[in-house]
This record gives sequence, C-alpha cells and structure tokens, in this order.
Amino acid sequence: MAQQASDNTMLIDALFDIFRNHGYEGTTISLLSEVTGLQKSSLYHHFPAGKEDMLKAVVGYVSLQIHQNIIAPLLNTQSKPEKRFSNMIATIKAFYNDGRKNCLLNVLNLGEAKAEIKKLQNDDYCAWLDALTQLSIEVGISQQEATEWAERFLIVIEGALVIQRLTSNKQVFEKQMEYEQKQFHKFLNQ
Amino acid sequence: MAQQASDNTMLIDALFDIFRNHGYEGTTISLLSEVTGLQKSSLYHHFPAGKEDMLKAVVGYVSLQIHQNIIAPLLNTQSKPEKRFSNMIATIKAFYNDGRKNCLLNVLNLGEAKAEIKKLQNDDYCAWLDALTQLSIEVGISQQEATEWAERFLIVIEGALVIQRLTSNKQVFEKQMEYEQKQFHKFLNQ
DNA sequence: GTCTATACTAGGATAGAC
DNA sequence: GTCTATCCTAGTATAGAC
Repeated sequence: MAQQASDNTMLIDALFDIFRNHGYEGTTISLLSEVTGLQKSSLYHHFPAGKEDMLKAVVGYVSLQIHQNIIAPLLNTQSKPEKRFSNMIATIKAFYNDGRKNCLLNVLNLGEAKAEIKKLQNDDYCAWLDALTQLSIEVGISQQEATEWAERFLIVIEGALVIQRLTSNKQVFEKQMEYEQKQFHKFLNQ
Repeated sequence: MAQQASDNTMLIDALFDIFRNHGYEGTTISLLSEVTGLQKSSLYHHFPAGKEDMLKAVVGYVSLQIHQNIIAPLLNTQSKPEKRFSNMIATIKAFYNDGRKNCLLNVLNLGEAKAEIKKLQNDDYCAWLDALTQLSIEVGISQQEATEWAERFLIVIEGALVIQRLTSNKQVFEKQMEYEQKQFHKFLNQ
C-alpha cells in the first residue's frame, strides 16, 4: 500500500500514466520498472501485493484528484455557476491532455475480480454526477433534466476520448467540450 | 487468415465475444481454446500468425457486419429515413446486447503497433459517420449540423457503453438510444 | 529503500502423429 | 483439421545483499 503520499506522488503519477496508456493487462512490471527508473523489486517494496496494488494506489490517487480538483470546486457556491463550470472544463482538458490521454475508466476492463477497484471508480463517478446535477439545478433546471444532462455530459467525455483515440483527429475531444460549454450557457439564459 | 467464412463464422463469433470481453492483452490463447473447444494448435491451424491474426479476423468480421447490417440499410433510400434510423437503433441494441456487451473500439487499446487493425476500424467509423451524415442531410439538416450530429451520435454510443460497464445500471445505454430517437424525430419536424 | 539474482508460472507458439 | 506433447520467452514475484 502506498503511504507517505507526499513522497510517492511522482511515482504514482508515473504509474498512472502507464496504466492509462496500456490498460491493466497491457501494463507489465518490466515496463513500470523501466519508466519509473526503479527496479522491479523496488516497486514491490512500495506495493507488496504487486500490480493490483499499484493499480489500487493509482485509482485512489485519481479519486483524490477528482474530488479535490473537480467535485469540490463544482460545489463551492462562492463563485458563479458558469465560472465553476468553465473551470471544470479547463481542469478536464488538462487532465486528459486535450483528449490525447485516456481515461482509466475506458481503458480498464475490470471484471468481477477487482470489484473493489470498480466500486471506487463507481463512487467517484456518482459523486461527480451528483455535483453536476447540483450545479445545474442551482441554475434553474428541473431535477429530472439535471440528472439526464449530467449523465450525458460524462458519457460524452468518455465517448469523445474513445473516438479521438481511434481517429487521431486531435479536435474531437475539444470540440465536444466547447459544445458542452455552449449547452450550459443555454441553461443560463433560459 | 480466415477463409471460407461460411464455416468459420461461428468460430470467429466466439473469438469476437472473448476479445470484446477481455481486450487484446487480456485475451489468452488458453481462454480462446477453452471457449471455442478447440485445442491451441487447432486455433493456430486457422490463424497461423496467432493472436493478432485472430483479432484481425474478428475485426474484419465486425467490419462486414457493420457494412451489411448498419451502413447499407442506412443508405438504402427505398425506405423512409425515420424507418432506417429506428432500424439502425434496433440493430445497434442487438449488437451490443442492450449495452451489456462492449464495443471492440473501447476495449482495444491499439498503439502504434497494430496500425493496420486500427486503420480498418477507423475506416468503418468513417463510413458509418458518412452514412449518418447522409441520412440527416436527406432529412433537411445543414451539412455542418449533420456532421456534428453524426459524430456526437457515435460518441454517445461509445460513452454510454463505457459508463454502463462501470455502473452496472442496465439502463444507461438504452436511455441514450431513446434520447437519440427523440432527437432524430425533432429533425423530422423542423 | 534500492539493488542483483533467481524462482516460478503462464502465455504464445510449434512439431508431428492421427 | 484436430489432437498431444513440447519449447521458449516474458511476466509476476521473492530472497537477500548493501
């Protein structure tokens, strides 16, 4: 398990980048060793339970990022909803490097094994969904419409990442994010 | 390479199911052997170049399906556009088993290796995109709007599949397909 | 906390009989 | 065209020195 987060952040960030590029099965200890510059056994020192442990640490790290950088700011009623939304878009763009980086969600194919990790991801998804729903309700949308809009927003993120990965058209993701911006502004002016 | 398609269809279909469930790296020859009931060496008889060859056959098979069952009907101007669209939705639902089955696109993480396969998939994507664009233009939408709608439609499919896989909420995919139906009807009544 | 060295297994692939 | 048997490498993981 990865304690002392402060020291290990860079390490986990490197692991994160590999897992999102190669998926779980496609990620090998050798590759992790190569990229981090640590020998395999050193990696096992940090993560005694091996690869799955490393993934857990990564997912936990991403979870933290989502809560701190996306969900908390979304719920912070001190700034205007439109500002919070556009800040989120900016954060997302950076997080996915304008669509050039994958989302762990669509690259990990976690079956019934690894249910624990899947649960973590699902919780994050739900929290994000709730925050978005909140925000749009705040702007005057009905509960019903708000939930549907929020769900579709997250669906579009995932879908755009998948399609951009396929087409190597570097604009797919950004275009969708712009579209979502416009949609949100329509909400404001209703 | 898989010739004599008529005989091999069931075999390839079985391979397809495994690849879409486990991804490329997650699919092992042993698993393929187990599920198909053929010994490993028998698989190699059908696909001398091994796993990558099997994937190629699967992707080719899926490509054929898409062209025959989705793209051709979409472009067949003998039936009404709205009918063609709703037929497509039905076909898609069946193909993804109402969102319970993955799309190869989001489960395969093909890097620069396997560029050939990626190209095949990209071609299919483009063909599908074009057919959708055609259809919506036929219904009176502007070229610009048509392209954007078509792209978003395919993005939503991929995204919905990813999210449904995560949440095990069995309605995510169907809900999005219903939404798209409604959207298309709005086009008709403009 | 990092290293070298090594053990072990599973995965990919082939040989050759039937 | 399917099988049994086998090879080889790559992948996971551990032991133990420094």
